[in-house]
Amino acid sequence: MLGDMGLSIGQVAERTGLSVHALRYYEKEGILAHQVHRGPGGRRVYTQQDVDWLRMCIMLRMSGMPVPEIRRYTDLVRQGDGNESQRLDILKEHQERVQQQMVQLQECMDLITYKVGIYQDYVNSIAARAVGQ
Amino acid sequence: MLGDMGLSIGQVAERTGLSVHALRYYEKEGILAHQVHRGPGGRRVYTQQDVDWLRMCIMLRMSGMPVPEIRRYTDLVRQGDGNESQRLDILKEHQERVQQQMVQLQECMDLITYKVGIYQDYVNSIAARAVGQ
DNA sequence: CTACGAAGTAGAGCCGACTCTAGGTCAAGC
DNA sequence: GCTTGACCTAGAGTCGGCTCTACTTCGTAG
Repeated sequence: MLGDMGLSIGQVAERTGLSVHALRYYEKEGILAHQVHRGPGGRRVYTQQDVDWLRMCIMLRMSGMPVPEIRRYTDLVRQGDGNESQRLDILKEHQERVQQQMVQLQECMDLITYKVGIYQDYVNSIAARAVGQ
Repeated sequence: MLGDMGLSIGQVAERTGLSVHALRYYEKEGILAHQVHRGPGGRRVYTQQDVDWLRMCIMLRMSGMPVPEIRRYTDLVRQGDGNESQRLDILKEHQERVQQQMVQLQECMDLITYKVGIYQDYVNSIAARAVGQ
């Protein structure tokens, strides 16, 4: 147990759903907004802000943002004030891609739903016939 | 040029957007509903049905169905009548996953839109201040 | 004092879905 | 008769995002 401000890598893994491996990987890839502090024995000590940041990264990953682009964004945040319009550009671009993804997914969904309907009707009709006999 | 019923692999690639490599790969993985006919010199001859089937496979892939599961579905279709309820199960299961995917994606979208809004306001306020001076 | 569990590092391995290479066949055009 | 281009096969290579291995170091519990 670390102080209530400090979380071990295992605790962060629990809280985020990432594996400890993934957490070390993310750090190596530079997608933590602030350098992780080290405690006794060289162990990582995470803050609640780190967890919050990671949760946002998880959202970006889930929606298909590649790790290198998350790093670009993270770098901007790390550099501090003055580059907000660049951060905005990255987010808007990603927003656009997610929008397209949702449209595509909806098209797939429509086709699948159409086919499910057809098969459902057919299977129902077979069942009805069996009952009728 | 083959007869109007026969398409070369290159023509199918054009029509589906898949690469010729991908088409051969899909065939090897057994996700073509009917065996591709071979023309002179051992060349593949596709029909319009093959193209239609491929387009559906593309939808399934786009929505995240793994190749092995597409093969399971394809196998059922190839086996012919009598297994419609199994096909329905696969489709319904996939439909469920796509639905979840869409919900997740919407959550990501909400977060991104929220952040875009904040950054947009901020960037606008900076711009307004610059104009004001 | 020994064993355990959780952490550390560096780097290898894995998985899915293609993509590409090497080497060959064949028909049409110059 | 030679080149070109589209096709063939078998199998190797790539890429992204982890995941796992090997080995070490701690701190605590039995």
